[in-house]
Amino acid sequence: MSTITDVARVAGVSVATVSRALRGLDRVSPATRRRVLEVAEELHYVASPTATSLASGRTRVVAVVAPFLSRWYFATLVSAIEKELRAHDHHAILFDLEDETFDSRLPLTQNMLWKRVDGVISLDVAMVPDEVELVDRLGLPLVAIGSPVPGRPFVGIDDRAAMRTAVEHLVALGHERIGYIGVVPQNVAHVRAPQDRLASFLATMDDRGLEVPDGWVLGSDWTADAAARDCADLLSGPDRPTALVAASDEMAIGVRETARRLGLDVPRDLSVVGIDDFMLSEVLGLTTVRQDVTAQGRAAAALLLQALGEDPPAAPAELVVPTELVVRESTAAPAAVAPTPL
Amino acid sequence: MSTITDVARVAGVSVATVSRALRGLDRVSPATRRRVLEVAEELHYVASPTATSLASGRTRVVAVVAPFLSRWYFATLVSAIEKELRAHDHHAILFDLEDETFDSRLPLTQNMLWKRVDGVISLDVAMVPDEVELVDRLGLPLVAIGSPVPGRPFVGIDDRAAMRTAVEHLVALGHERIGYIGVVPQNVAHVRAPQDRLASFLATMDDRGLEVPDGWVLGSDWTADAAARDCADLLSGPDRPTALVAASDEMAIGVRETARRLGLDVPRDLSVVGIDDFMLSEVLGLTTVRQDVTAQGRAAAALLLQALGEDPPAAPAELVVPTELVVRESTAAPAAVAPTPL
DNA sequence: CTGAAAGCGCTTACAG
DNA sequence: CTGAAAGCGCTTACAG
Repeated sequence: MSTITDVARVAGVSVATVSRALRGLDRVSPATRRRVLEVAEELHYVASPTATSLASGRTRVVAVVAPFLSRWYFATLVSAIEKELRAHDHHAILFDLEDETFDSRLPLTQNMLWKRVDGVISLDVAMVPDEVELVDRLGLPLVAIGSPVPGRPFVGIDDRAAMRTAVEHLVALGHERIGYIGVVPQNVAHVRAPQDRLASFLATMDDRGLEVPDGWVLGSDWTADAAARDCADLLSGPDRPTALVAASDEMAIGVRETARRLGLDVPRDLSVVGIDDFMLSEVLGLTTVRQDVTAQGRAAAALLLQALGEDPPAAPAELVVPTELVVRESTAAPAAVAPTPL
Repeated sequence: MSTITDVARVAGVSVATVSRALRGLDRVSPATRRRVLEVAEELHYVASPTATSLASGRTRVVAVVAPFLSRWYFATLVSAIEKELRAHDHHAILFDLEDETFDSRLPLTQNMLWKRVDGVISLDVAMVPDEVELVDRLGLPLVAIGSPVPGRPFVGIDDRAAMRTAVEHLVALGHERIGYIGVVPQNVAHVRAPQDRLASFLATMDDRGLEVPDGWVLGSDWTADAAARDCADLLSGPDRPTALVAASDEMAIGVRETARRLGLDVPRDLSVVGIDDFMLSEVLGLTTVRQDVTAQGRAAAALLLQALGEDPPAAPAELVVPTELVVRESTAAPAAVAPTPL
């Protein structure tokens, strides 16, 4: 493969001129620019990104860090980010911080970032002070999705509002006996949504003057499998809720399945609502509060690109993407209020 | 941040010595190595990857290319690959080749690869000759997952065997009226599994002397949503199969849902089987032929690392990961053979 | 065992 | 508008 020196030689100019011509800088005569372009084409010249990076100090790659990578929400974000970056001649390098255990994650290190990336996009990772300081020390712009980092651009949804929408949908249908699934252990401090959604559930119930009995607020690791198990006791007992709100659609799917196995009809005997509008929610007829994950990924990438650009904005943007209730077949009035709605 | 020159200065040695000491090369006295390590630690020195790359010619990053990124299979692969690479001090850069339309993808270009990566892992992308030649010309090792590239290391499952297992499971249960969903348009030549699975379905049915009526082999774009729609006509007609095999679990889930909506009991009125053991297959009780996607990703990364290592293997490895029938609740003997199995 | 020097392939003031 | 030269921060023979 040819280098800038080859191009300079056959075009009969200096490497400096080739560099300028190829990058579209001014102060190159149209004629020599044309010539250089021609020769570069001929030789299939592509600048070495590593040499360019060393000389310019910019890598044109951004770190995408996430606590999990294989889950729908994260994979969707990554896909959107990668496309937006590539459209602007940047690239995404991945850091999956997932640990063996659900309740911890790997730390962000200098090794991952230093001279390797121009910026970082964090996907719902609640950064600890040391990590924020590291990113600062390295002078890297950071944009956060999902879990905000104080003082940095943020893209996400209003988790509290989303949860409130879900609960109020049930209340409007006439439900008063409502349970919750998606509580996460205290030490899972590295993602924020679980905390906000739970807090909002409790607050909304309280606002409505609705009691939440002991044992109706269930823990889960946010997978469908676990949720299916975690709600089994509550749903098989005699004193069960008429509706269960899940902090995510994947959990809602697990709940719905367990209900069916126990012989409960959804929604007649149990209403189920989630948050996300997960890939399978539509086909499964799940009522949910939709968030547009692709839009969030794209917006975050655009913000980072902007921070990397000519005139970065002074104040950090805060983009709260709206959510929307999507009513499908997993919710209905409770049987007591409207007997046998089917 | 400090450079190798800083470390050399305060350690009182040359940069060459620092370089050797830090990389663990021999021909450095234990004493000076210790000293260099100390100073490097003190100064929080981390070598600039871009400078190292330019000097050494190796980037320690590998390109991961995929026709989609947000789907379960691909996201799971990416996660496994990234972890394996990072454990060996390498990194993954992503290329999502997804196009606007389902039936095409973006091409792999020199821009993506040249001097940017040391090798490439392709996730089920059936490469065209131009792309293979490009990778060759750039001297990059390539390992393929899912769709083999002739002469290159390959990791995947035996798609034909997997499909045969699914079909024979149904036949063993007594099914004779079996349909198929997952045919893809002719021009979708960039992924291989659809072709192999269809061919194997047809071949197995033929082996068993079973007819496949016109209209019982259905097209779909391999999403659950589409599959749910695509099978609706067949399942609502009077002359319908007793079992449907889906080329993927996601489609199987769509089929199962449509069947239920039409008032058909699964498995009593319709057996459904898929391939994958998708994230939600267990909780949904779907019978499937399981493949271990994480193992495939990890193995592919290991093979690439090996190709990048000291003594790369002469012959390209071919790793066919076994698949396994997992019988759950979506399949049973057809009603005619064993009436009302529930 | 250690250092001086060339080289990796670009970009970027600085002259002209 | 164009070129010569320094510099980005490492690695790698080559001497010693």
